[in-house]
Amino acid sequence: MSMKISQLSDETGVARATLKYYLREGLLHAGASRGRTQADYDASHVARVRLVRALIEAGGLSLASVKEVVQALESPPDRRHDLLGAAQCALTGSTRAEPVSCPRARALMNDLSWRIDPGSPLLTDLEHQLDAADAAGVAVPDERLRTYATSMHEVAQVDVESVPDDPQGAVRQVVVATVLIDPILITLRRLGQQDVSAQRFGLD
Amino acid sequence: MSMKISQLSDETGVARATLKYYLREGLLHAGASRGRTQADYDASHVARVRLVRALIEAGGLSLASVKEVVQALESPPDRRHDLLGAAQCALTGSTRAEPVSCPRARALMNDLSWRIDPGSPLLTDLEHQLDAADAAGVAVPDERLRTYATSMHEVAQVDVESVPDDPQGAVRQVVVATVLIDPILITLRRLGQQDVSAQRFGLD
DNA sequence: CTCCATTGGATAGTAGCGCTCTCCAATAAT
DNA sequence: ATTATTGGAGAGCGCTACTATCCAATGGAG
Repeated sequence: MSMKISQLSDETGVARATLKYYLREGLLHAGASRGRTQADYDASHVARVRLVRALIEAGGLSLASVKEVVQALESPPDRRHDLLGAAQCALTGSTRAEPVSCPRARALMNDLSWRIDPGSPLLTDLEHQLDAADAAGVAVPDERLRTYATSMHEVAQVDVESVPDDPQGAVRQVVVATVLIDPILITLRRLGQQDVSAQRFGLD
Repeated sequence: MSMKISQLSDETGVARATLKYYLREGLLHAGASRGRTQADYDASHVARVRLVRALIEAGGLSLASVKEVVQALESPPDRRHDLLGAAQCALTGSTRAEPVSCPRARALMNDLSWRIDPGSPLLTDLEHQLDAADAAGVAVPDERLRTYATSMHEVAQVDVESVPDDPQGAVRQVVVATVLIDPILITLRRLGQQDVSAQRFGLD
């Protein structure tokens, strides 16, 4: 299972120049060097390239985010719960350290008795998103928000259940599943809307 | 309620040059022209600018998508069910007209008895996303997919219920809520994962 | 051993997006 | 009459994700 860069390119459908770029950017680990002008790539490189492409194309991640993800993949934390945080940190571009209060987000968490780190950037994310909806003239009533939260909690339940025990596979599962399933959920939401709407307002 | 462009800029926090750019790009309707070098803007312009910004910042839409959305806002279809399709078309960049078969997506819809137009681009989207997950080495078993679909159907139920009868407000609600609530759902999923994980693996 | 294709490595260039800056004559406000 | 502002249009900028070109070193085929 050993190949040169051209074969890697053929195998994955990614241009050689792009592969070299990924090597330079640290998205792809170097191959085993055979002399000065040759390196061997193997199945792990094929898998990595496919992962990177999936994260970019299906997950809509930037190269910088992909880099964080693959770095998280390479240094798995030992505590099970930390994994999630690492994966999530790698994903959100939450570089803002504003000590905002997030009244609505906190109220919701409290209301639902969710165990959330009070300093989690997810809370400020949520608050910003609610503010944006308000600014756009579409308020989300608390009750509706709670309903959404309940449904997403079911999703999260499945997410966490499906993490394998094997720590190696766990990181991969958590990180990749989180990113790649997001768009799947969104698409399912749209399809669900179609169904409910068809049911309610007739097909014609 | 009449203002010049500078006031509109002050009101919305968007630079004058950017507002002019939006005008050129058709994201913002022109103000009432008062002579050659003056136009009046009103509350509708403020609302539009805030909407555009929310779609871009919180919704993560490209200017091109925002343009489609605001055009959909300006020409509301009369049939209630069409609204949804228009909104959804404006959102996905599904410009691909590939007559793909989408075996898994169709099987799922069939399995759940959802009423979906067999030609819907959402089906090909879903199929692509499932393929991407496979390629990335993280398969989504059918059973898990069904569970996700069920949860998202609950979300969709709430979505459709909260559409007002008033056709003017309906378009706005559908379009904006769809785009702006997506990220909220994703954030709620992450928070839910935190909670489930804390519950399952301990807080320590 | 020779010769040509390929490789790794590096640099520069490209296309698209989302602004932002600069300039202008016309005009409104004072 | 003077000054500030406006609409309009074009060019330019910073960023991202590549892509293209060049190079000497080398590997493999004959």
